[in-house]
Amino acid sequence: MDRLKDIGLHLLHWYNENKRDLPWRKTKDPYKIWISEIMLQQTRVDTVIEYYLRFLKRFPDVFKLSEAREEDVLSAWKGLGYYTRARNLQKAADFIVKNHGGVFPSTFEDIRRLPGIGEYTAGAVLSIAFNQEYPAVDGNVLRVISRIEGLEEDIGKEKVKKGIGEIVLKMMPEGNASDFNQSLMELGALICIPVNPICRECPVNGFCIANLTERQNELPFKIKKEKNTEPIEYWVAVIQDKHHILMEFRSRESLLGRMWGFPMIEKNETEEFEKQFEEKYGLKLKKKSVIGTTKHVFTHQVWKMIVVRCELEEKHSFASELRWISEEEQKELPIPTAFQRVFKLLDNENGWEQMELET
DNA sequence: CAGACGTGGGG
DNA sequence: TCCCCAAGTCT
Repeated sequence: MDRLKDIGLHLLHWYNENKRDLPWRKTKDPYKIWISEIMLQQTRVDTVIEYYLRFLKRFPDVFKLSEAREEDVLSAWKGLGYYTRARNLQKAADFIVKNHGGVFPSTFEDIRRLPGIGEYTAGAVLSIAFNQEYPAVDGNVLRVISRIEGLEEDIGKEKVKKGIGEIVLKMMPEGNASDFNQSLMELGALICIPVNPICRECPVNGFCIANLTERQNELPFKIKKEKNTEPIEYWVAVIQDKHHILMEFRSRESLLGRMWGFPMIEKNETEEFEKQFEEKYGLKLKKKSVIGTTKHVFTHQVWKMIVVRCELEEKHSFASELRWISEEEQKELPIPTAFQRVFKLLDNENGWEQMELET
């Protein structure tokens, strides 16, 4: 008897009985599987579902995606985060159209070469869409296999990931790469969850070293990263005329680069508000009132945004990355969540006024 | 290899 | 409120 193969069979059977009904499980179209896999990177299933459906309606195949304006792709992505994913998606679509005649490649090497596709995603697309026997080692799989095998090594190490991939291949029931890989991830999502896994309901609890030795909360071993930095404080300028608001197309190098935000400068003890806005944007501003503050937490930094209503001093020209934006445009443009928060503040402000009128 | 890169949900 | 995380990739 082969322990690893036994485990594989149990997982596959469990998956067939317990898998969730997710939109990307209704298709084998590699294009759609690919879109789902990219969206699911570091992102929750519940969040992805609506984006996935909307994205495919808008870009139903690789040609449509390839032809689209980058701004429209980003707009479909806004709020999902990690916006490089959206740009790479389009670059890859372009490449597939130009070099593969629009047919999604079906070898590991060709898929792995596409921008935005790493070791995990290549294995996922190849196994899920083409049922080829490659491992797809994501965070779930690292956790599930570490626990089953009682692995003590740091799962952040490339060597460990490779080793876990090999174990996955040994478990994989013949001819079932697609369902088996998904079964590992599904188990990790539903049962073998990071904290307090539900071992009682696990189909392989009898095989699982972590469960048998009651170490399910100690595994997998992961080196903790440094966390919460001090917030960086910004002055954020809200400059409105009758029906427009002045927004900035952010520079390529900046965080949230090549998307739309508000003119803003880092709060600085030595330099004045007015001087900084003039130097950076050519904007002559008069500070009117503080609308409020809002915080946005990124993985690696925190913004504290002090939102200030400003008036333009006089008619003058300003930096070309600034543009008057109408309300309709506001809905279409790729404006990330960090700046949607500012609109929220403005809405609240109006809401307060209305409440005051009513009472 | 470590750090950049978003966001929202749950304990 | 705070902290951790979730189907990673690129540099």
